[in-house]
Amino acid sequence: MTSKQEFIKKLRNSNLRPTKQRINICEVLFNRDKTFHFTINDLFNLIKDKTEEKVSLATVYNTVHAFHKKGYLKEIPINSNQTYFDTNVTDHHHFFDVKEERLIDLKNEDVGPIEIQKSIPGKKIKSVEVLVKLED
Amino acid sequence: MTSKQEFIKKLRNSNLRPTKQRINICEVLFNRDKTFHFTINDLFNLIKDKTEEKVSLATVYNTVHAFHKKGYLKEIPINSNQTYFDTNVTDHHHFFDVKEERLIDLKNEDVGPIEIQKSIPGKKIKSVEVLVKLED
DNA sequence: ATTCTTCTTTAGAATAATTATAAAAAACTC
DNA sequence: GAGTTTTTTATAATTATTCTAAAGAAGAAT
Repeated sequence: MTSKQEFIKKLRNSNLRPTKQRINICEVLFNRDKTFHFTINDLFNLIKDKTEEKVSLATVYNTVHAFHKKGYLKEIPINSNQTYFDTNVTDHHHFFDVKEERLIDLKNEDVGPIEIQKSIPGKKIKSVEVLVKLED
Repeated sequence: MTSKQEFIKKLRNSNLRPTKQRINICEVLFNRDKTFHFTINDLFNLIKDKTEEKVSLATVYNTVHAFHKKGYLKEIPINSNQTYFDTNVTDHHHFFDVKEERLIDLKNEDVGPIEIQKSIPGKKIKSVEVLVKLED
């Protein structure tokens, strides 16, 4: 199965028609070995470099949001001027090198189980994420 | 010792002259029993309500940033369109109710110790923060 | 294949948070 | 009080993100 078929499946699952532009976005997003941390701007620039045709910024935003909603991308909670996303959607944590503005994955084993001993009536836990900020 | 003296000390420590506006900001920020989670906009509106004189938005930004730099305020890492701050600068964690956009403190005992089993050469850990997102 | 309908793309405008600017005002020093 | 430095403030500039509406592409029906 070619990766293109995978991309089309992902797009269809996200209620998006498989267009040229969206498949190009998928190439840059998902055609990699390692997990990929990015901002919309990173992604936009990579697409400009790697592919022939242009994709508009609006399309990148739309597609990333649809993938995020569907669970093919994860949003990483850090305070930065830009929003970071991650292609690794499994439950895991991050280092954030503040100086270099760089994100590094932390495996669950690297952090150990986190037990939340408090609960809020009427609410349930959606996610538990650890952010470890690094300095020199 | 009046709280005003405390405010002046905090301002001086942050390399800020104690002006009327800054003391008003301090009143709203630090003159409370419980920890206070806020965005710049929250703070700006509260100042408008609680105090007679106006304080400009730019002054609120400047003062909050100086306090943050000095360690009198903590920035809370969540993905939101606005940046959240916390007057509780001790090491602690948060619930974030995504629907209501509300932050709730988690004591360290509510989470337990977090051991980071991985390290990055040349870098040391600055902070470890847990964000627990809540849904209905 | 052709037509028709619905979704997409796109450039540019609109919005919103934050930062920068520069002149008037207040704080500090002597 | 005179002179110097820092602040305040309104406003402009910047930046990330969202919105818009017209032109184009995809899918369905014939």
